[in-house]
Amino acid sequence: MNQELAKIFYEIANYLEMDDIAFKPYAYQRAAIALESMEEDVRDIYKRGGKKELEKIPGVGKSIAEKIEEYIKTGEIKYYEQWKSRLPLNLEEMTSVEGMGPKRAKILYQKLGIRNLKDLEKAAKSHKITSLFGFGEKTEKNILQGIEFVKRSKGRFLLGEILPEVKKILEKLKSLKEVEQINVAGSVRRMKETIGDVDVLITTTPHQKNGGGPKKVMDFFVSLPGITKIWGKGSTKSSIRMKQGFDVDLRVVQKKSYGAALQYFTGSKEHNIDLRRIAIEKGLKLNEYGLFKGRKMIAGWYEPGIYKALGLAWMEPELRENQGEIEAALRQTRGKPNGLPKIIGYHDIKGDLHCHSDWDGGVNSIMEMAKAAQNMGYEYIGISDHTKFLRIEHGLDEKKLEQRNKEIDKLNSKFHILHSKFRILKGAETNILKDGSIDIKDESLKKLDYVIAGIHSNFKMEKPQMTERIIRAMKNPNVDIISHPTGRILKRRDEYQIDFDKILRVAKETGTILEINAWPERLDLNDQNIRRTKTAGVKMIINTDSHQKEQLRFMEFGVAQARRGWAEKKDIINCWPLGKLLTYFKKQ
DNA sequence: GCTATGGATAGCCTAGCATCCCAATGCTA
Repeated sequence: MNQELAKIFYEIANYLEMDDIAFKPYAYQRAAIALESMEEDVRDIYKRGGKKELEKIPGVGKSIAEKIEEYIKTGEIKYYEQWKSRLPLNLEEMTSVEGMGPKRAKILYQKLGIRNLKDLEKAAKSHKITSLFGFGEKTEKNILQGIEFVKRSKGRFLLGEILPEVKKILEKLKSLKEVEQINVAGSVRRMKETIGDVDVLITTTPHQKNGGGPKKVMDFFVSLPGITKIWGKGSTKSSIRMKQGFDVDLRVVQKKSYGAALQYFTGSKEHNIDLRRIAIEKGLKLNEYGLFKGRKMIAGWYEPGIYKALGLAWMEPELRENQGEIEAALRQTRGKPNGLPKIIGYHDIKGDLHCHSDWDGGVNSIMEMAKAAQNMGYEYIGISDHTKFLRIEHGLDEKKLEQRNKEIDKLNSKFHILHSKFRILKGAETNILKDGSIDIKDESLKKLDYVIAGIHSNFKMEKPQMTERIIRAMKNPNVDIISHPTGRILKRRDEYQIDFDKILRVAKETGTILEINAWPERLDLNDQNIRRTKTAGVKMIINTDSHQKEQLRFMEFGVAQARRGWAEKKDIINCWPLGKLLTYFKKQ
């Protein structure tokens, strides 16, 4: 329920902004942010101690607590419903277009009756928007471009939104005694950055007179909480839509075909086409039921058995994109060099170096972040607060940064006294200004263990200028890491224009590390750029960009992309132990 | 509307940029 409420509060904030109301939007946003990343469900908090307990959530006071209570009790919030009926437009859809905020949305609704993307596109195409006061030709063009971008990613969901829900569904299904084997397949298993729909495969205890295994499982599946629609229900396949908007298919397959089905439904389609081609060359036939020689099934119950029978080494699902993995697997089984990569594992990470603390307006103290990192099993954490250019993020100036460093020294000595080897590193996420300079003095940077630099403004520069801008930052001897190097935001904003090969060359020269930002909307570098970076011999780091301790969990998504980009442990510097890492930073 | 403290009231949410129209506004980080 936390997510639903967070969404409502974000919308209320937007509505308030439409009416130019000061400060209240900020209050609602803060409450939404708190709810969004809280692990405990508000219903449980409410059960424990009522409204008073809700008010203990940071950013939630009397009035918002009442609204949460109202939502728990009645399933709606009157205040929100009133806003919606006063301005009945699809705000979420409208503001998903880059450059469209609540105020423009309101004007367009009032003047042209625009309620959603479709209306907006129609109006823009027939040039109705240019004529409005405050809007011009350029804005109209930008709106059309923004709509195109949103449309391209429509119907796809972020791995970060889907995976937690999928895990819950799998857990529930696993609790049934009728379920024997269970796996998610499809793009979720391949950990693709965005997901169309979810495929789950199972085998069950035998079919019986009264229906038995499959029937029980399907009955259970279509009655899961959070379902808004049942597309179909049968004994081998059922399909549902979850309230978040994505579909889940559940297939019951025969035990003897489980491996083949898992292989088939995992894909990718291109990978499978190539695999079937190899089967045909060998006089075999491969489908979702098994691998056949004539009528005889020679593999099928176990996925690795299929690859083996085709003369291939089994490979991780993240590699199955027909990007040369089949050729590599062939070389491997023939004992030739350049076999499959030994890609980084989900538990190889030893620390996270892109974390914000309450010093720059994050939620948690440095110590809270450090403890959370220890719980992740890390050896170190790096605190990289924003620097002064980003005023909205309370970026630190030279003096504040110095004070923060002292605080970290103090905390580190505490770990030392406790005979803990855990260390907090002093970092900063600095800003690469328009001309490629860094927004904070070099003397300050020298006092840090490492420096991240990233672009947070002027995204629309021409390619040569943008490339030069980043190169100049990389050439600053204090800069170690470039954060989110291409600047894309999934489903919202394209990459900025850069000559990536040129950047790789300079990164190689200067020993600059490129970040794989694990934030679910970023995943930047993406899989293909990771592969290029690895090939160029440039090191990478996987960081979460956490603004609160719960977000350290995003690491999984970053590692997944690294795996999809064929990265190995040696390519990723935060797989290294602390000593080696610090030596590397010093040498640069 | 929330938080912090002077317990009823102040302070919070800034600054650069693009666009539109040549001073102001909305959006974004």
